[in-house]
Amino acid sequence: MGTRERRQREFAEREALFLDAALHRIREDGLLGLQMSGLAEKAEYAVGTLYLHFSSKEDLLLALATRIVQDYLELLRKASAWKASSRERMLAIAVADIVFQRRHPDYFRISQYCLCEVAWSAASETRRHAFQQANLPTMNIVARIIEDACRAGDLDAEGASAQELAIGVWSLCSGYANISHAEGLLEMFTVNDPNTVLCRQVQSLLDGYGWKPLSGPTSEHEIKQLIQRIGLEVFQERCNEK
Amino acid sequence: MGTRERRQREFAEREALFLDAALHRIREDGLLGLQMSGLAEKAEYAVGTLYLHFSSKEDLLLALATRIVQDYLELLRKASAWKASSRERMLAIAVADIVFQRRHPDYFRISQYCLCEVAWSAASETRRHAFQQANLPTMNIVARIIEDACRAGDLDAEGASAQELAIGVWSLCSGYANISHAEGLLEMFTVNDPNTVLCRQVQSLLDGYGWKPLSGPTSEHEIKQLIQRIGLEVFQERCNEK
DNA sequence: TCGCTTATATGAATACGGTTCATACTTTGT
DNA sequence: ACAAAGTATGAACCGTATTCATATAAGCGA
Repeated sequence: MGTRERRQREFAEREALFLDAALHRIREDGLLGLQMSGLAEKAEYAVGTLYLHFSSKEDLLLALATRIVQDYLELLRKASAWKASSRERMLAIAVADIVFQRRHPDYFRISQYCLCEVAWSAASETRRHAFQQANLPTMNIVARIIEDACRAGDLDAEGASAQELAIGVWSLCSGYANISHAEGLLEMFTVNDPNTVLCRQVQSLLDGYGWKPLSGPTSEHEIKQLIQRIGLEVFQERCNEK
Repeated sequence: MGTRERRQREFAEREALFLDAALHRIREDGLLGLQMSGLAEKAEYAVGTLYLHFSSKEDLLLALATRIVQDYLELLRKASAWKASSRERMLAIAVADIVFQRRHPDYFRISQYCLCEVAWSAASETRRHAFQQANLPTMNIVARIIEDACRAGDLDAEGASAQELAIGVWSLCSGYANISHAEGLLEMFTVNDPNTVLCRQVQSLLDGYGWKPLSGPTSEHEIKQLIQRIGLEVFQERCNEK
């Protein structure tokens, strides 16, 4: 009989419940305010039960991050599957980043914390591995678009592997997110809408790779409109500047 | 009489002593292993004395980060003062990054932690401000090189401010550092020496800005040699691949 | 349906390390 | 030499993550 399977399912459901509750608490009180006892209470279970699922607080947070990454992947897949030129699909990747940040405004802070040595080493090996596995496709999706571009003749990688270029784009996006969140510096300098700035930077990087530029638009305004259009068409979401 | 001044100087010296000791402990036991009581003991002072200097553990770490940034600035200044074309000086900035990472292999982990919401909000306002002030020149040095390039006709920024472009380069460098340290992903993909990859990425980004390319070398090998040369000439340091 | 065994849940008790603050000591000024 | 002001000290405190002895429930054969 399927009693074992049901057990497992119920266990998984409870885990999801805990993660939901954790996200709620983080939204309300910030990462700093998250307490295991309070979380257990909110979820109407005992603290010990929480620890049947997660080996530590950091383990829980990493599990949460891993779950959220699934959503990011979903967006990337949509961008990747979009019927458009390789260059346009690359821009869609940047837009996916923007949409993701809008949908999961807490993800950045959570993952930033989880990736710190202190937190990372406090999570279980299993959890760490799961997180890395969840992130791997990210890179591969981008790499595949790059390979497409090479095949289509839009891009000559000149000895650099697709993955290497993907890492560059990824570095730029994640570094930008880092800076714009953490330091107050961005506000001191930037005049333009941060999202537009990121997209322009990505465009520049792609140009620098020698990628055949977008056929249509090049002006500031046209790019903005294209971003809006991608937001609606590919992700069914408005991408207005904030 | 200068008794007040001496006092202040002694106080500052002791603070430096604490920071030195902290760095040593971190080198030995990792960030995770750093304990206030142990640190005080190592420095041969009481815990309470430590707290006369730092309002919390995180405050101490941020102070440490701030101090290390001074060294980074020193490197950037050298790069900036180098008698070379704007484009070469920009490459020197990337090399400065590499040299810095080599000299302060712990800085990344420390600052990564300090910038986390959890740690950031646990540091004193004063300390946070000092950190931001210490970082500000970073951006300005890069921005100044970009302005030079525009003035020299090597670059047409097309409406983007120098700061905006500086942020792009910075994002790329810091994002790359982030990825290469934190995730094990880089090792899974990259074939080339990580430093070379970073430099190439920066080159691509600059190319993408429409920056007049390096006059001499373009091949993989020549760029590597140039990096070596900059390391020795500008920073008096070998930049071999590890 | 009733015991018996095994699996699961519980939350009071523990452990740990950052932080405080009453006390002791040192310096300064008269 | 003595009092006042300024510093340094480290044992005690406190908050919170984590554990684990105990209670509860589920499974199962008779």
